[in-house]
Amino acid sequence: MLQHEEQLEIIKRGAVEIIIEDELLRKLKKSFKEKEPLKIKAGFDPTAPDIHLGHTVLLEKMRQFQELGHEVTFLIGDFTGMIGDPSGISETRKPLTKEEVLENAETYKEQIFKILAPERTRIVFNSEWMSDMTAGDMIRLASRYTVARMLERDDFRERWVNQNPISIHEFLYPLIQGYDSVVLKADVELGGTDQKFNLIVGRELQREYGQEPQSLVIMPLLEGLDGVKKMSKSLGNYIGIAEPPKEIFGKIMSISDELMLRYYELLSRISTEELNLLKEEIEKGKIHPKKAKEDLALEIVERYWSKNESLKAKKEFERIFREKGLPDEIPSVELRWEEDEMWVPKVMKLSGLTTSTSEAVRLIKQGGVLIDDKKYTDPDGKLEKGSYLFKVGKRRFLRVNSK
RNA sequence: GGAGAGGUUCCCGAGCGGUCAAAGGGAGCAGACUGUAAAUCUGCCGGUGCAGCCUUCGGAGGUUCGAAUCCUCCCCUCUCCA
Repeated sequence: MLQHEEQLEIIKRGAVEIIIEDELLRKLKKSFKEKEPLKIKAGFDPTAPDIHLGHTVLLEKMRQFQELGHEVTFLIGDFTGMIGDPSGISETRKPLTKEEVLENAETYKEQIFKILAPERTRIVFNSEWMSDMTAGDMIRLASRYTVARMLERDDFRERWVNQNPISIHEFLYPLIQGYDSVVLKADVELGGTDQKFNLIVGRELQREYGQEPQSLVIMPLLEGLDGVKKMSKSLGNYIGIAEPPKEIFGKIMSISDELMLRYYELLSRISTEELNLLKEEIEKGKIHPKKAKEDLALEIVERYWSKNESLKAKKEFERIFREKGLPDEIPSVELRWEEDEMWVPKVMKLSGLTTSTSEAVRLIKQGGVLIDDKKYTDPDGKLEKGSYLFKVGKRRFLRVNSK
């Protein structure tokens, strides 16, 4: 086990804020002295079992704690999931059934153990204790916090100011999450910046229940592919860890240089010293940013697949984009020709390349369509029966066979 | 319970009887440039073989030659008062 100061250094990497640093250091010191691991808690939403790199920022931090010898609890917020969280502002999320929750939990396990050590990870559901709570218990819990304090939360205040709805039960979420920390007697809780408020509520509640408040390690929300908004499935700017190697590779290559450094800091397992050196060399022009990005892409793909797959993904990437070649596997569809000749936009729509013939017409006019490697520019054109290779934009390939 | 404001295309937001498939911005898509970078620039951005027609402006009716725009009822949100 490392000395507490060294541990703190590792823990601090990438973190936005530690609440409270001295307090955490003291806990680490005590843990080191008494050889008693700290209880680390991190909660996850059961509605999103498709883990993307954004989630892994937290998971990587959990992994670091594991490597430092601490005890990590992966909490699945199934209780809240079963109620249905409306915080999506406009849409009310539909509540999950018990079965769905369990199913999602299985999916979670498969994915998180690509990062965490299974034998050292405890998985718990907050329904284990929450479903035994009575209405009376709930009210007592709710009485420990005020509305004014709830409105301190950015998310709430913002919605309040913008005159967007806030449902009463949303106020219960921070309380429940905080109560989870009480039950687990957490020493440290990890969470994203969006969770800061909830995490703090946990501290206050623990104090109310006579426990030492948990320390907080607050991690940034990883920006998605656009480099601005947080990575999320609903925004479509995410890289899922279960995605095929070439997808992960390609998506990483498409991010900006600036974002790449951020991904390095939060996702790469290279040491902080190596990272600083890398930054320096990129700045001096000794290392081409593209090379650095490739290395990152290789590292990430290897983590979720294998060394071999990552190399394959790289090769394919180069073939398609540098040499403008074709991918290994091109999906194909069989399509029935209604007549001897079919209008090209219609072919594109029916084969699923576009959602409408209008879109296809536009793409053709814009020069975004290649058929059999030749730019196709006639929006009125027709094709006879046969086999054609369509390339739409840079990334969409499809072979269409008539039948 | 009372008074007021509002619900517009993926999102924000203008429109307030015909000139509205609906300004502007964002997102997205395509092209140019490149490192498939990013940034930038250009174009596109409801459907339909398309100077036409069809569907869309919270929902249902109505007024009118004509409605996103006016009226009625309903649903939803916000603000203030209780």
